[in-house]
Amino acid sequence: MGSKKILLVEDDPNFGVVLKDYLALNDYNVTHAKDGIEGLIMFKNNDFDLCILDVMMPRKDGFSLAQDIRGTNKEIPIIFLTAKTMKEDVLKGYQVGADDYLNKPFDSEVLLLKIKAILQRKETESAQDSEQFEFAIGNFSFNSKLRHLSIRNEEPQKLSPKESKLLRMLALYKNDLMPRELALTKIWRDDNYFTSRSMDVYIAKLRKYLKADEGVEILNIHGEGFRLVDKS
Amino acid sequence: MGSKKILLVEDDPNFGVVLKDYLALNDYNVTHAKDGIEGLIMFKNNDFDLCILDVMMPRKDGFSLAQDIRGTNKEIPIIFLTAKTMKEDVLKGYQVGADDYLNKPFDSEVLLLKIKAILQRKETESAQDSEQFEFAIGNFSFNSKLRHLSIRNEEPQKLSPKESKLLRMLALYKNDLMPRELALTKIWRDDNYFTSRSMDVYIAKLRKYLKADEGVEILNIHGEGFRLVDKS
DNA sequence: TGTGTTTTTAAGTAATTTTTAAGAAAAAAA
DNA sequence: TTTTTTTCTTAAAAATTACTTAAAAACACA
Repeated sequence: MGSKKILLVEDDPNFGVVLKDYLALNDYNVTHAKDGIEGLIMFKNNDFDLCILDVMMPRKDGFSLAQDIRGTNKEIPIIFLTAKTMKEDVLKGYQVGADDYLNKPFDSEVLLLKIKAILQRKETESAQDSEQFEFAIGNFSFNSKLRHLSIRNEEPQKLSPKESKLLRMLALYKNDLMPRELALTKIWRDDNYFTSRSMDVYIAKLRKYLKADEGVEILNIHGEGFRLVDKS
Repeated sequence: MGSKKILLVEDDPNFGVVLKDYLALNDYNVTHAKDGIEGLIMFKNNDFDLCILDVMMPRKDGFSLAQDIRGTNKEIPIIFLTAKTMKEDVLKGYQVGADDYLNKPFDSEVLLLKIKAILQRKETESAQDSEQFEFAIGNFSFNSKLRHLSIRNEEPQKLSPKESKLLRMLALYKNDLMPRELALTKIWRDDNYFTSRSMDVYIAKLRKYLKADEGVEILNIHGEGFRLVDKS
């Protein structure tokens, strides 16, 4: 499947180089940035599978960098390297959405295992998502393969292909923002004025179907996208 | 087709009973074991279709039980119930061959959907490239080798080779989507405009034959394929 | 070779799905 | 506030896909 790309941000030059070589030796494609600022630039110019961030760094610390990274990518796994057992660090790390953390000095074997575990988990998770076709949305159950939106024992509402794809994408992001651009590029294969208008029409159609349950609605987040909220 | 048998292994007595009743209410035949040891004994003395295992249990935890279960049956679907954020659990679960996992507390609707999806997947999977040639479709019995579609004691309707192959494929995917493309590539060996028109003609022929039973019909899923529904 | 069976092609119709359009409403920016 | 941008709603036009029937072509077999 091609070796995974890792962004390593570590200001200690000696340690950084050793760690990079060690990971490279284990078949990872590692890019090494020497501080947070450089790390952010590299992150934006590449497509990484995982980030390893030192917490204590000059110019921009690991947490601040993590926040910026999350700004562009909510999915990418992040591992923090913290000094000693800084409880606060750990806590703060999880708030930013750390997938794991390691106290320096750490066992390099353990780091390898954690990397492997996290990457594998992400893979099965995303595979899961890409195959899921049954959803619970309020009182509805929705089957995106049969394109049926059913409520209780009533006759299911049939959906058109695009209606179904769009609702599925909203359901995958249930209660969270589903970016407009994502649906347009994935479902309409193009993001322009007309496809965007077309999508609006489909949102209107879905809203009509979903009226049958008060606790379910599609909210617009101006300029960003839509949010399927399910209060149940 | 008779209700599916589920083995539920959960040590929390309150939660276990509630969950058992909920599943029973949804037409599953549930057996409830109170720990891993009891679960294994019950598993060996019965013939279940699916297992739902709590991970954290006294005497024998869910993973250990899963390993023992896999020792006797490599096919049976297993769903794990894990405590909230135990990411390691998830990973370990997949290593043992989990079909899915749910974090407690979970949405019971979601559990139902997952059970349904997993059981259905197993069914179609095993049906897939099977040598099966006898099918029950509503009041019909269909033998794809003899190309006979019979109802009651009446003289069987003889089918042409293509009619028989197509009906067999629909029957393998009974009540589920049979993708147009699949039939075209497997039966017609080519997927183009003309083979697609040809297939339409065959669908029309099959529909005529199947009219003899009201509870059976071939529905079109626009742009996707056909679904042989059997309400009986 | 002829005959019955099976399969493909054709053509017109029907149904479904998607896009486009245009005015009104709402939200954000100036 | 006024202006600009984005979203909502409805309806009609355009495009795609499916259905029906029948005739032509291909095939199988005596």
